[in-house]
Amino acid sequence: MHPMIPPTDHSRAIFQCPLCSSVPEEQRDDFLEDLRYSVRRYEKGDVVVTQGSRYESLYILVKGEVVTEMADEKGDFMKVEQLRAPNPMATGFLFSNDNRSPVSAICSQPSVLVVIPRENVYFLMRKYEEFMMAFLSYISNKVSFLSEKLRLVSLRTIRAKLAYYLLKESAGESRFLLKISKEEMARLFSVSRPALVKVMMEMADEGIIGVDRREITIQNRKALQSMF
Amino acid sequence: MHPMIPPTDHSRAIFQCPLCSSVPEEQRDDFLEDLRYSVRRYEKGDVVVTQGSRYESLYILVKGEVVTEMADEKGDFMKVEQLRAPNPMATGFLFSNDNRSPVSAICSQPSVLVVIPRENVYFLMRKYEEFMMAFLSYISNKVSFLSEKLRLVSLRTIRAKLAYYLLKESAGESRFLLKISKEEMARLFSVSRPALVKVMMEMADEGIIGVDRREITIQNRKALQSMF
DNA sequence: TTGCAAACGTCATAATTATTACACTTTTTT
DNA sequence: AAAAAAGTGTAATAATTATGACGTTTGCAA
Repeated sequence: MHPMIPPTDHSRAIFQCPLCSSVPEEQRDDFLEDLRYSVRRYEKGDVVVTQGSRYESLYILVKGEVVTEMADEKGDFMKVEQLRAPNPMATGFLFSNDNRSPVSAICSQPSVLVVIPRENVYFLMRKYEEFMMAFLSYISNKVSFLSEKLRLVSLRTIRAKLAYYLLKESAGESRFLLKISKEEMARLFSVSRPALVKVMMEMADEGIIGVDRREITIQNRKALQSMF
Repeated sequence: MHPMIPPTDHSRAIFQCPLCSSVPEEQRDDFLEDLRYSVRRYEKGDVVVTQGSRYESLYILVKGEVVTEMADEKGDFMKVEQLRAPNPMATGFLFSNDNRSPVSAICSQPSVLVVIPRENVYFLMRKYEEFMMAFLSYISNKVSFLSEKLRLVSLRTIRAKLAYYLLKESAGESRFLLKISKEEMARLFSVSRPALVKVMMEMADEGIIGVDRREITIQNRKALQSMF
């Protein structure tokens, strides 16, 4: 089902993922020597991790694509996230006290995963400083990202969310392009698209911003700043 | 302002914080030998970290209390979090790519902090495996916590949030006590308290749950499960 | 070029939630 | 024991948002 495959096959591929790319060229052979791993291949639709099961290993997706879904307990599924190779999976859970996965991970493409036992990860982190630092950065960045998103979603009104988001995205510029569609924005904010557009147009009517499809002009930065 | 203080003073106190408590007794003297740190004392109202400044060190609060606030850019402040000794501060940001603090940290009590440079933290993690593991757990737990909270807040209606929250809190039991007040619940959900109570009472009227102040009885688990 | 799908802006109506205020109970402080 | 504070349940009204639908524009593929 999940046959062991000679090191030459996929182990080198892990150096393309952001966790391992930090390991210097000259240490990579040593790193591979110290690496204990198995390679697993999945077809489209195969289940990699079941909701509720425990993470005892680090999973690195070296090829393919995985989506994580949450069962609604009533049978329906909700897509949570999409992950493309090369990337590590669920780094946040491998070391947490309750390391049961809150989601199921399912391949949306034929995929290849490199699986490294937790103990081996500890070992590698202690021996390869760059690996440890990359790992810490990776998890820390996730904390930052989640904190940011949480702050956004926690704002009560669409107006506040929108003001906060636009100020962030503007990066100080007075004219910029939205990176995502209004539909995606609405999903990001957890609100409906018509409601989002309505609020946006209200702000435009008030002369606070200019809206032309993806192009946003900030006309009154102070007003935006006072909205959250 | 922040005088160096002999090791005997507060360095031992760090072993009470969850990051360092994992270091075995017999290694603690060595650990202190390897530790590079300074001790800072603050009065009530003193600012420990300014919004926007960079984290270059690990801060461990060994005595007192710190609140983090976010400036609303219009001058007002919003309380974000409260932190009591003994605990580490902002572990999520020390290692992230953008390590600027999104909040200001201000002492609400006279406090003592042990400050450890990032480089020294790296060194300690590599030398003391338990410390490294504790650190990883700490950050990972934060990821889990934030993910959880994000999922909760992202649910659209109060009904959905409440159902989700009650199922989590019930832990399978049909009768349990809420750990926080309705007011705190409302804040956690980012909704108003009357609205929360109203929805709660509606669910009680429908015979799905029983509510008597903090005491909750789950009468129809399936109905709750189908609400989000 | 045409045709099509996605994204966009808009609207009326229904549903949900916020706001503000009040009475009551429980817990804590004095 | 009395007073103060915190927590609880309720209600009317206002504000916000969701829903579902529609026509238009844009970008892309055939």
